[in-house]
Amino acid sequence: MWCRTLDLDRGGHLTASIRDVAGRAGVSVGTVSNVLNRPDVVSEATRTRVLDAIAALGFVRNESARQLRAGSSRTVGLVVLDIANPFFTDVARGVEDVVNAAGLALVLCNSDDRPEKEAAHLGLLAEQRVHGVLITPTAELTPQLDTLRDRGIPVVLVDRRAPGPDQCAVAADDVLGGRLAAEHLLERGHRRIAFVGGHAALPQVQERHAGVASAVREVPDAELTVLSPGELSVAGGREAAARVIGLPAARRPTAAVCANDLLALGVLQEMVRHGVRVPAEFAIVGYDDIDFAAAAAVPLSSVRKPRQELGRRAAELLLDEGREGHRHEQPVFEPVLVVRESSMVRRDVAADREGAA
Amino acid sequence: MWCRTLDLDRGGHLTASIRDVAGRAGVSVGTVSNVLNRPDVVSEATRTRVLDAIAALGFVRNESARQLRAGSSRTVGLVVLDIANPFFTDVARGVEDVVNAAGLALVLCNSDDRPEKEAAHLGLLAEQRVHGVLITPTAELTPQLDTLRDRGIPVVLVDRRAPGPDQCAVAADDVLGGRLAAEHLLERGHRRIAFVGGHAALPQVQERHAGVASAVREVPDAELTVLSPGELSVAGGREAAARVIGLPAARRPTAAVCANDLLALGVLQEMVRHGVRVPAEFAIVGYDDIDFAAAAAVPLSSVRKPRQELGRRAAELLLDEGREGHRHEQPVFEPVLVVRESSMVRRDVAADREGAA
DNA sequence: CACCTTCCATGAAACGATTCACACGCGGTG
DNA sequence: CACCGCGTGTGAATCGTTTCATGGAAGGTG
Repeated sequence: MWCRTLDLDRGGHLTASIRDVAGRAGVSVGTVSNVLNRPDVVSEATRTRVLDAIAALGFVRNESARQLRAGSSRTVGLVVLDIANPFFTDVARGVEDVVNAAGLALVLCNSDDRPEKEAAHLGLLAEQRVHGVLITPTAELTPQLDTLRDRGIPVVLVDRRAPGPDQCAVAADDVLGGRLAAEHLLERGHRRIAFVGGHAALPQVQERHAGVASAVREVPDAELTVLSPGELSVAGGREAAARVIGLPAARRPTAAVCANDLLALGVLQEMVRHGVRVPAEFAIVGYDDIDFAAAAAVPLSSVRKPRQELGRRAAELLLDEGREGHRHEQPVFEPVLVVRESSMVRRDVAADREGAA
Repeated sequence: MWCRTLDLDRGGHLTASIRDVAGRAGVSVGTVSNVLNRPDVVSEATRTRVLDAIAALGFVRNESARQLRAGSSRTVGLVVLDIANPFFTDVARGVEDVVNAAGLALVLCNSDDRPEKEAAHLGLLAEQRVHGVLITPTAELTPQLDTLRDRGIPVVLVDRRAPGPDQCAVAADDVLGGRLAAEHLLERGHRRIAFVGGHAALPQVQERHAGVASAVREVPDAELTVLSPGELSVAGGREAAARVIGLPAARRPTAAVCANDLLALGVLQEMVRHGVRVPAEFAIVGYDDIDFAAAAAVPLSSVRKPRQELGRRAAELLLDEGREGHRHEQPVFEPVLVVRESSMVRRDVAADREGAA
């Protein structure tokens, strides 16, 4: 009978290996492995004997060893631009559902929209030989992504269009989204419209801007003011709103389309703080339709993207990349405008009130 | 000279190992490892030769192999109750700062306040032999945590008091927090106060409740109504507010302390929707002071906890557990009440208005 | 009885990095 | 000249799991 005293690791703690289990159950390590991975090829009797030993020793499979052998890990990486933005946590939840169902784990990484942090995270994921990477990249598409693909690690872009047909990407039609938001405001009679963008290099922002701009161009007497605060956050929105308020009344926009809901919430907050009534004196449309948009005390109109679905679809494509005969897909979701109170008032009505005040 | 053609993995992709590097540089594997881990013991000449080979082959260290040898991974797990709650993403950011600075990676897991998911995540983290686990546990403290500790994996509780002195935990004084919120409302003249709790089993909720209750008891004519919606979310808040509105005017509370800001935002939203003015007719105090609390158009009063600091401190304690002579600590942060518009009006004034309406 | 399946279990060979005892060469010292 | 020490480099052993060729026993068939 095989016999060895249980190893104690550095700290003096018990760590049973598959060999300890085998010893205790009186079988070979191969058999223990079989119990773990293909229980059907092991006879009932030995199986229970092994399972008992596992329970008795508190054995836990060493994933590193398993991965080393398998060549790739049972983990998927998701790199997002801003983990504090509920849009991305919703995406993450969608990813998690699919990935967990496939028996994989999710490593959530936050790049903070900074290429260095992005690069560091991708490096770690590469070292971990992750099963795949989902990423909403910073403005520039780093060549690291191609390197990952060359190494056989599938990469799927999330909320970003692919530069070519040789990869998977899940995106939303942001030009359309921008257009929907702008047309809505134009229909309500607004003629001076602001686009609150921030960090102009991000394609998502550029596309939303393009959609807004093209809708505004189609209305002869309409004009567009572009604001680019430092970051795509609530603070950025406040900053932009303060600048709007500082404009001379004749040139001041009467409505804004914001590149995301955080910006929109910031704008809303600053307007209210300065006694500007929303939507009566200033209408706001956000983007993404995060839950907090509806929860704001002046509920925000917003361009809704299927946040969880975006994550789910991206994860499904990622898993499919491993399969034989995979064909790259680049689904584009159509956004929908959700109208709430923050843009409910017609501009002509608003103008009347303004005149009365 | 050592010679082998580069391996192609299953998919036909290049994957250089340390042996390939050694072969290309004309040195032994041990030397390559030394270049990677203790560059100082290798002579300038060989070092550059090896580094060139690494660059030429696009070699990336295989973390699994490294971990297998080392016995534990360079990863820390963080398990939170609700990744959609910005409180936890802020905590995560604090953790990330410390953990990254120490050269470790963070795996963020979401238990959704469900013990099964929590257990599954802890299982995976154990298999990965993570360096440590930070967790805001569900109501019951699962024995799995002790098992992890027995295996030598340090565990630190986050936003939760430890049941005994033999572990680290980072918490906030939630009884005090509840008391601060209630006293504030009582001072403003409110006498019928609601506590919006939800999932009563969570100690955090119980403590906040206890604080509120004890403050209310100290004022002779004050009374407390407890509401427990299904979940600690915006939807839960709306549910609770609807119930408040349904109460007969004589018994209806004039203010609420909510167990977190999501609930508070939901209450706010529902009140506004029903034309109840906040704070004139109904005052609200939230808990956690997430960024969205200040960003709400009726900015929310809230009990502030140092969210990032909580995460940072927890991560520091976790890293310290590995060191010789570590002593368990259980710091408790003092929360601070941040008064904003949602609770700004004195009740006597509010009563006047009500009478006038 | 010989032969063939079927069913189970075995044990050695990977996987890739780290570590450590050892060896080599060279300059300095007694 | 013998010896020592120092600076470098070597290569085998090791971590724990999976896989696969092999072997043996039991049962069925001609």
